[in-house]
Amino acid sequence: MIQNLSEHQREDLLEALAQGGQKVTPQREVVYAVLLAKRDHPTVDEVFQRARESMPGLSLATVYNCLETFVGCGLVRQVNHERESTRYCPNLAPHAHFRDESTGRVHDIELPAHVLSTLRSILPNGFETDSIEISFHGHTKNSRTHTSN
Amino acid sequence: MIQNLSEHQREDLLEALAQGGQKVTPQREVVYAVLLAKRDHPTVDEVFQRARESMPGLSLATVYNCLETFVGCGLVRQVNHERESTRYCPNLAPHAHFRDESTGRVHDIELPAHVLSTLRSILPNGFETDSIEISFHGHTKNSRTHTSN
DNA sequence: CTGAGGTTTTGAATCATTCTAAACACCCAC
DNA sequence: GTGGGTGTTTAGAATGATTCAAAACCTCAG
Ligand SMILES: [Mn+2]
Ligand SMILES: [Mn+2]
Ligand SMILES: [Zn+2]
Ligand SMILES: [Zn+2]
Repeated sequence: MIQNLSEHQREDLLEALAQGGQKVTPQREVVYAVLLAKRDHPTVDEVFQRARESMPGLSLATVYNCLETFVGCGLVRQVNHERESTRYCPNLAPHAHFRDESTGRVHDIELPAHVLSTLRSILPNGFETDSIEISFHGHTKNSRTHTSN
Repeated sequence: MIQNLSEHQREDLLEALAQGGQKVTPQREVVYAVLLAKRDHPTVDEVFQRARESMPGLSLATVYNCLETFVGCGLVRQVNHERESTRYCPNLAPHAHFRDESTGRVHDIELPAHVLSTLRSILPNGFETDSIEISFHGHTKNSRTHTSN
């Protein structure tokens, strides 16, 4: 069962939505809470399953709608890996993703500022970036129990 | 109309396929030739259209099959951008991709070895990478006519 | 010849995502 | 309070890239 949003989190949600003239709704609260509760980069369907436990009437279409809205207002990032279902991530700090091919899990990898600028530096003149996506793909050696949240 | 493969290119194809007990076929030659002819990261459908000009009976499924085979034997890379159709790239040198959101074009960005190692260095212990994908997304300022091939 | 194995072809199936249209909810003006 | 207007949610249909299944094809070794 999903925890309610903290005052602070609700504030973030409100603020992010407000700048596009959009409102906080019970559905959006639940979906956002699901993302914050377990930062394991769930798919739309996983978000749907988890959210339904708190709000049984919730529809899949609404989960799609909410997530799209969040991405639109910069509250959440989309994470794509090859041709798999899109996953969602509420971590706003600059980071890369590591996809463990044996477990299927996706881990956040912190991205230091100097790495980002090194990356930008490889672009020839005339290329103006608005986003960079970095994804690693591999295995994790044991010891990596890493219970993310 | 697609040029035939050069001796050298045919050799690469033969060799790559051989290591998996697979053979050169007319369809595979045409599909590979299409990729080499215009390195603009075509989608399956674009490859299909272009290949059909040289080989009218060719089927879409075969194009899927050939491309999967090439990816399997490391002759070609798959390029994914967000949720769009998969694109294919015969450039085997380490490189990143830049997706120009106004034209939809995908450009290769050379990836110096030191950048690659900087990237690898951000992985915590226990993470073993077998591939890294880097994609930029943005616009290109004019002057960038850059007729790739 | 003949059979085995890999390849190609067609058409159907899958499945994540998007679209459509109708029901809702909330807010403001009257 | 009543009637709209506007954004939101819902169920279900539609889409579209990709995958699958099965039959026809080829090639080559025996
Ligand atoms: Mn691998
Ligand atoms: Mn953009
Ligand atoms: Zn993340
Ligand atoms: Zn490329």
